[in-house]
Amino acid sequence: MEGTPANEQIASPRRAPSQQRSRERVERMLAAASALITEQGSDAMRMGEVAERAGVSIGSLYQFFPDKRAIIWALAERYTAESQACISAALANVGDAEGLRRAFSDLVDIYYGLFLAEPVMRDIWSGTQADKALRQLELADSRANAEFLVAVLKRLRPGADPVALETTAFLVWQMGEAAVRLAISVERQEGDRLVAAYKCMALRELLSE
Amino acid sequence: MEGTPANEQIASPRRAPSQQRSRERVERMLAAASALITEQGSDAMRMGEVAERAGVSIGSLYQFFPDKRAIIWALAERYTAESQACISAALANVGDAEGLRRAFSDLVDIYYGLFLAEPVMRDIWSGTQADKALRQLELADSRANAEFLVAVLKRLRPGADPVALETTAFLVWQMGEAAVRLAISVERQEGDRLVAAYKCMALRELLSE
DNA sequence: TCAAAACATGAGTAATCCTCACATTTGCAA
DNA sequence: TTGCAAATGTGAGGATTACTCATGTTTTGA
Repeated sequence: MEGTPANEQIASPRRAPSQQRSRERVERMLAAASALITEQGSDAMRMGEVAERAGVSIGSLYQFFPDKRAIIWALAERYTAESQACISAALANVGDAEGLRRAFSDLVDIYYGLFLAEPVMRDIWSGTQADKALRQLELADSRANAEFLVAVLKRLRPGADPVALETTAFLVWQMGEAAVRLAISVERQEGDRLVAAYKCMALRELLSE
Repeated sequence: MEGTPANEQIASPRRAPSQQRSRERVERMLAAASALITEQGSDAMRMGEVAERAGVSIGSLYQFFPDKRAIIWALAERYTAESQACISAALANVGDAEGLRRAFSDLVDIYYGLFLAEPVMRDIWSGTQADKALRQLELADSRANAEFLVAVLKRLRPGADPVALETTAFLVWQMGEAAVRLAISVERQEGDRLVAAYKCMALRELLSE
């Protein structure tokens, strides 16, 4: 009868915690979810277990998160907000080619390190492709980050075609995320080589032309 | 007395159809699964529905496929086998830089076209990141395809470091898959631009150095 | 010819997401 | 303080769905 027509769009908002008590409980729910994802992966994370570990009832959980994906979404949003600030800061003051080279290289290292160190992030973003809503969040995030790159490129190459710059920046950024995801899913040593090769390839694209 | 304490890791084999009758039924099951994935996506595909549409009982379905992922895996294997042959043929006779440029460009176009035209493939591979077993299949496939590239590169640059060539080829190949997946998840026009930009970037990497 | 192996069936099991009717707590105006 | 509406909390149970198994039917091969 009810199709759940595969086209689930985005998580609908349910209720925002307005009192101190509920705000703390929501924090506990997120912490519990994060811990469980770290231990078992988001797929194996059970809503009942999240509630139990947070010390709340299953009903309370659903009071603030309309469904399972909404919790994962909430965690993902935190990470993106955090990293966005970091990226913006790193690229803001780039003035020449050498500066871009250094800033970009650092950024990739930071990103790679983050994925290596943060199981939750790794897990969430590796499921990203399968989830329409998360995929959209990632794309939007990627576009926003690419904009910072575009700004730098425009400064370095004032005469270039803006559309081409947008395309290049977006592609390079997405390739970077793909490269890091690839790198963490193989042996550490090969991963390091792949990331280094990506850097080289991306910088050649960004600095030439 | 049912022990079978075997390690169940990946999709365990259940039973291979040995009679004509069952072979035809398995074909129908795969066809039904493929159709349902096309219509609704692999996530929304229900095992009961697959059985019904194939005109078999749910029990028969599980006779030949140990679980839901096994059907998807089986479909994925068909596509990879097909494309592997295609790639091997395209790269086998490349003898110079210009030949590589043309062959690689064609290959990317074919791959892009395949993803645009084949909803099942698109769906299966977009879920790939989330499924460990499928991810492994994809990585193995990617490595195999990269090998063809490595062979070409070794011919063009006999003196180069083999490990570096492996790394480059594997990275370029994975970037290509990521680029195509990105391209099909945005507007067609932007997708075309991204694929073109990828080609340019990849060829620069493959031909220089 | 006939027993064993392969194949087929579908009601039933277990696991899990999520709802809902009702209980409790909090903020705040009278 | 008191009263009450809104916010919050609860957990048994509804609904869905992947998967099992006891049992029946068809094919094979000696």
